[in-house]
Amino acid sequence: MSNAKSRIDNPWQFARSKVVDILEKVTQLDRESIADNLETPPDSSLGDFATTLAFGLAKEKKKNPAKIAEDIAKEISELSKTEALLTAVKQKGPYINFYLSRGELADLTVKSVLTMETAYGNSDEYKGLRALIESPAVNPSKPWHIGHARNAVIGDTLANMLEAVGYAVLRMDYINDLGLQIAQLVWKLKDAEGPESNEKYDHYLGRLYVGVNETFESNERVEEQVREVSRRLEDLKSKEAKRSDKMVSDCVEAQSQTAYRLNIYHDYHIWESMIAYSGLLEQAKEMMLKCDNIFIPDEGDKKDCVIADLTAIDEFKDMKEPNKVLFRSDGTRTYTGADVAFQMWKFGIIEDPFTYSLFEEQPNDKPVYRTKFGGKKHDLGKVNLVFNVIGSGQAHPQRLVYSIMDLLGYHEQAKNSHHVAYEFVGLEEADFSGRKGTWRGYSCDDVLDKARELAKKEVSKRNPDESDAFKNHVAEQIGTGAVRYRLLNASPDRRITFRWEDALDFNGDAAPYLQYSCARASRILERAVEDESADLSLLNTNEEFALVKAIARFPEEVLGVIQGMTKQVWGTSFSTNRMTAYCYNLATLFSRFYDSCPVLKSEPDFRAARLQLVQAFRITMSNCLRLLGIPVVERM
RNA sequence: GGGCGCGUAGUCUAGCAUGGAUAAGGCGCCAGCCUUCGAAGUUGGAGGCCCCAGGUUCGAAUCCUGGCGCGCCCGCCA
Repeated sequence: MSNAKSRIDNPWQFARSKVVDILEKVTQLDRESIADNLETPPDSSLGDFATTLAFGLAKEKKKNPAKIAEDIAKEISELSKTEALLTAVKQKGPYINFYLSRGELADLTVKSVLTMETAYGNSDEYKGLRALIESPAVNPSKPWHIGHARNAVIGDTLANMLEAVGYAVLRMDYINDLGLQIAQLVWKLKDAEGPESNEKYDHYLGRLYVGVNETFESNERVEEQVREVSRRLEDLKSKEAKRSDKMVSDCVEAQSQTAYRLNIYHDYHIWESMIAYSGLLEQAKEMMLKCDNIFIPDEGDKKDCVIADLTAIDEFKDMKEPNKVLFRSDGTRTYTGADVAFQMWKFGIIEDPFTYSLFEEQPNDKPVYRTKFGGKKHDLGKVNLVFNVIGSGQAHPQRLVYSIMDLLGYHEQAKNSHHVAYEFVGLEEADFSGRKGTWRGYSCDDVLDKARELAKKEVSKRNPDESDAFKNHVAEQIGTGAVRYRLLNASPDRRITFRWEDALDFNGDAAPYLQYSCARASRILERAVEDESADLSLLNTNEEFALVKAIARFPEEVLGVIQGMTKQVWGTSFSTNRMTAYCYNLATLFSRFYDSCPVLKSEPDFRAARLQLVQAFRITMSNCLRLLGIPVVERM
C-alpha cells in the first residue's frame, strides 16, 4: 500500500510507519522485527508508541537494556525533528516512548474520515475474493430462541466485516425440511387446530411440537404413522410433501420476521429436500468413490455402506471407529455424507443442479431466493472461502467434513473451509430444548419484545411530546441494538447464561450507550452552521487527542479482527467482542470529550475544529455500528 | 478412556494468538457533578492468592508440564 493511500484510509498505520521508518534508520534492523517490538504503552502519558527493542539488543550486546535504550533515544531525537508527526521521543528505563504530534494526527485523521465518509474503515485488502456464509440454519419447526440469534448475529456481523475488507459475500441459510421433526409436525398438522389469533406460525409449530414429541415417544402406533409420513415425504408429488412444503415455507416466513427485526437478511435459502432429491448426492457419491480411501466394503458390519477410511489422517486415528459411514447400506445419506456433498456444492466442485425461485422481497429491498423444484437456474459463481457458523459442539463433525474434502483431493477448499464456532446460550437451570420446550418465554421474539417495551418506556420519559410512531420506531431500534450487542460482546468461545436483568440493562457497556453517543453528536451538528475551513491542529487537549487516536485506529481494528481469524482444532476464531470493545471505547472517549470540551459555546476557531471532530466521530461510530448491525439512532 | 473449550474483585466479563511498565471495564456499593451542546452521561473511592502446584525467562494472567472444577464432543442416531 502506498503511503499516500494509507495516509487517507488508514491514518494509524500511516503514523506507525513513520516511527518504524526512524527506528529502521537508527538500528539497521529489518522493518518486520521493529514492527513486532512496537507496542502501545499502558498509559497515554508514556506516549503513543513504545519499542522494547532494547531488551533484545541487551542480550546480544551483553549490555544494560536501559543504557542501550538511552543511546538509541539520543540518536532518534535528532532524526525525529524532521518528522512532523512526532513531537518527542523519550527513554524511560529500557523503553523508548514516541509521542505523536496531537495537531498533526488530528489533521490527518479528521481529514481522512471526512473524505472517506461511509467508506471510512473499509479497505480493498481482499478485493476480488468471494465468501459464502451459512447461518443460522434453525430447524423450520419452531421460533428462534435467543441462542439461535447468537448464531445469526455472528454470521451477519462476519458477512458485514468481510464486505468491509473487500470480499463479495453470499449470505446463505440452510433449511432442514426433511428432519424427523418435520414428519412429526406434518402428521400432527392433519388434525390440529390452527394457530390462535395473533400467534406467529413458528410459535404455533413450536407449541405443537412439544406435545407431538411426548406422544411420539410414548406411543408406538404414532411412531409407525410418523414413519409412514416420513416415507411419503420422499415422493414430492404426495399430499404430505405438499403440506410439508407449505408448512416449512410458512415457518421460514415467520422466522424471517424475527431475522428482519435483527437486521439480518439472506441471499439464498437452501432446502435439504433440494440437496436430497436434485441428484447432487448421487453426483457426490460417484466422485467420492474415485478416492482410494472411500469405498464400499463387501463384508463386515459396514457391508454395502460407502465409508471413508480415516486411519490415514493423523488426528482421527484415535477415533473409536475410523471408518466413517457416508452412505448407509440402503443407499441413503448420513449427515456427514450430506454435509460433504453440500460443502462440495458450496465451492462449486459439483455443477449446481439446483433450481430457484423468489422466496420474498426483504425489508432491505433485496430479494431472497429459495431452492424450488421447477424453478430457474441461477449462477451463484465460484466462492473462495466458506464459513459455516455452527455451535462448537459440532467441531468434530465439521472437521471430519473438511478432512474428507482434503482426502478427496480438494486441498485448497478444505483449507478454506471454516467452522465459525460459538458456545450456546443457556439458562441458569437448563439448556434450550425444542423437545422439552424450555425455549418458551425466551424466544428471540419474546426477548426483542421485552427489550422494545422497556426501551419505549425510557424513550417516552425523555421525549414526552413526540408521536407514538416515533417512540415505537426508536424503541425498536434500541431493542434490536441491545440484543445484538449483548450477543456480540461476549467472546464466542464463552457460554452465555441468559438473564433478563443483563439483557435489558441499557446502562454502561451496552448498545444504547453507543447509540446515545451518536445522538448527542447529531444534536451538536444539527445546530452548527456549516464552516468549511478549520485549523485542526487546535485539537490538542487530552480528551480530544484520545478521541482522535481512537478514530484513527478504526480501519486497522476492522482489518485486525478479520486477519485474526485463525483456524484452530475446535474451529475458526472470530472475535466479535473485539469489535464491540473498540466501539464501546470509542463511545467512552467521545463522552469524555463531550463533558470536557464545549463545542458550540467555545471560541470560533476551536468551535470550527471541534465541529469537524464531532463530525468525524459520528461518521466513524455510525460505520462501526453498521458493521455490528446496530441501528444508528438520531434521537432517543 | 481420548479430544476440545472455559476458570480473572460481590457479580458479569476484557486481556492470553505474538510474554514487557501500576491487571482493564460493566453491573452492584460509597461520595461528588445538570442556570453551559441531552445525566441512557461524567469524576473520584472501596473491592484481586488472575483455579492450584511446579517449570522456562531479565520479566508470566499470557508460554510449557502435571493436577482440580465446570461444560461439550467421540453412532449406518438425528
